[in-house]
Amino acid sequence: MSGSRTGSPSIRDVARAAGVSVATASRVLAKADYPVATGTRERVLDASRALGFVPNALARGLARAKTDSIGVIVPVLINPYYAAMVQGIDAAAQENGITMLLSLSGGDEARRETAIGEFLARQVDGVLICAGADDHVPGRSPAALGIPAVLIGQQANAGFPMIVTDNRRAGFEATAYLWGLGHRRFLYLTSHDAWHDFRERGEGMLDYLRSTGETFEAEVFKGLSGEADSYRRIRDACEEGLSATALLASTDRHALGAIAALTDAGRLVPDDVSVMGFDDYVTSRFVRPALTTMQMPAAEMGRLGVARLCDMLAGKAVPPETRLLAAAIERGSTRAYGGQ
Amino acid sequence: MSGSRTGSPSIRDVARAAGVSVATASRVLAKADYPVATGTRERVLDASRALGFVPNALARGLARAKTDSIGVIVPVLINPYYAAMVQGIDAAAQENGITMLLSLSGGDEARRETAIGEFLARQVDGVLICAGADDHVPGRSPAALGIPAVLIGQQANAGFPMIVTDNRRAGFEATAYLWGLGHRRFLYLTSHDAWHDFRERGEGMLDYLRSTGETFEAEVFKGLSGEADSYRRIRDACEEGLSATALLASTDRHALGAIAALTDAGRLVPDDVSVMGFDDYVTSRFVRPALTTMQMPAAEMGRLGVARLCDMLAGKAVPPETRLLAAAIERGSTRAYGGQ
DNA sequence: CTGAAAGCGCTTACAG
DNA sequence: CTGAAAGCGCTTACAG
Repeated sequence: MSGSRTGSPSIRDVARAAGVSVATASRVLAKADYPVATGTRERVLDASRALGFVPNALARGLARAKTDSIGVIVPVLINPYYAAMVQGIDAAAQENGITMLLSLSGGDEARRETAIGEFLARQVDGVLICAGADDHVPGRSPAALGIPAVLIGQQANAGFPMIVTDNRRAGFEATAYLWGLGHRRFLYLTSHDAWHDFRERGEGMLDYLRSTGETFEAEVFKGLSGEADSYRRIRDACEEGLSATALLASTDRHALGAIAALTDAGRLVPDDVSVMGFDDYVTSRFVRPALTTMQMPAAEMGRLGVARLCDMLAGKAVPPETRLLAAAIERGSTRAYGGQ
Repeated sequence: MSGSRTGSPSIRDVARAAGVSVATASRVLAKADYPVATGTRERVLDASRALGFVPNALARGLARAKTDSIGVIVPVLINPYYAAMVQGIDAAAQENGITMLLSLSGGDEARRETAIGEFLARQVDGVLICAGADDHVPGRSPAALGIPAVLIGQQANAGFPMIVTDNRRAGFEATAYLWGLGHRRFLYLTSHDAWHDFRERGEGMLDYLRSTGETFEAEVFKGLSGEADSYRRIRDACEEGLSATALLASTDRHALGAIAALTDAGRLVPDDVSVMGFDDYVTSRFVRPALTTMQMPAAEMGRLGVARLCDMLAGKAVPPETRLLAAAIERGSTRAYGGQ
């Protein structure tokens, strides 16, 4: 039935069945617009269909030096932010006929570099690196990499085109929203200053407060690695006397932990304290109080990353940095300051 | 520097630099245990390092008819259940030196089949299909596929090895837990009966209730597609008079929606009504009340799927079905029946 | 222990 | 519009 090792028909089988040369078969099968006599074209197509021909992408890639595939590196997937990002990447990739190779780094630089090496060996056309909050720049420069790459997410500039969300502005606007509600005493909950996204959100808060020219209080709790830390710290603060009436959390996780702590300490949210997060986790809207949050355009960042890669592959120039905006989603965990 | 098209050195360049044949270079570079003179080996290794040689996986795959890659299809990623599953797959793949090609189907059969075709063209060694609750069996039989494939998640048997969680038993045990708390009036919240996982969880509930030989009440609300539906239905039920004291939700999403509805309707959880979910979403534990739930071993299912694939590739026999168990995680949304 | 050569399944100038 | 041939970068019997 076929001379191939795998048992599946090769283009030679198709050519033979159609009574044409391999070259011609290749042209009708792979180049839709190549001029081929109508009759010839149909015989090839029929033969291909009859044999159930599946072109070998390995051979094709080898011959063309192009694989229509990209490598994607992401820290984790259980974080909804990255899950949404990869969904955006997948959607754009499918639209462009690109296959995605995915590797998780777990935030580990060594694993990230290993993955890049894997991708390079597999001859991907480009690489998309979704930066973890604490990731350092990739080990290879754009030149050393040799193929187009774009960074998605806040990170130190390393010469790669980047897709980021303007976190500073997001923090600025979240604070403006809370200020508009009458709040004057703020508390920002965050993890580490080395994590760009979170530091910038906090800076944005301060930017806004200072811009008002009025009196305010602003405190920052750092080093909170997640819900549990956030819970403990706020629980303690409640005992020691919490002065802030508005809590801005660097992520929804921190916000959820804070709300739990406040609730357990007998403080009502949003009646006594307003809480606002960042990210808009899917579940955040189905808890009570539903979480007011700044929605990060993660899926859109992913889509744009693929678009940039495609542009680069097409030889087009791309902007060194693209900034998207987060959107405030008002829900039940914030309300006008009642005065205490 | 090299005769290659891409500018990167090929094995020919390495061989030339080391003063050996391509065959020998290939042997030391690709087959660690092939007998080669120590001096020769070192010269090749040195040359490879000096040139920064990266073997072309396409050429290797073509020559070996093996690519050390697998194709993975998953409905979505923003559902934490699948996110965890893919993380498990990635971890096992990395441990086995396997690269993952990932494609999301969005629950669409056509996209799933297209993805399988893509994977086949790219000569993956095997395929992992993560079944969506409403997925039908793959369009190709194991024989038609031609390469090893395993199904992860409940689905109609199609002749592929399967990794599933015993949902019936999970429903059974969740109910036993609630029964032990003194509850006798149950309500099961679910979507569609065609969705194996959810139907079986409900059947497990009934199994347990009947097994007690005692009197009970059991109602089922079907057709709830997510939090919003769940919220509305429970909100209505509260107005019409909700008799159940224990709500078993087919997913954490449904549970969260139910809790929100109960809260908004002035019913306290767990004081008035106990609510239990399935899945253990990351965020479920940081809301108040923290959600009691049956934890699905999604990551483990993923890991096992890869393990089965590896066994099949090694020519070993694998069991047609592997059932894992869900674990009850007791938290704050359930409590002993107070008697009303 | 090593090499020459064929082959994996495509694509693409080059000729006609 | 079509074909013969070289080439993509590896691996692997087959000889020695």
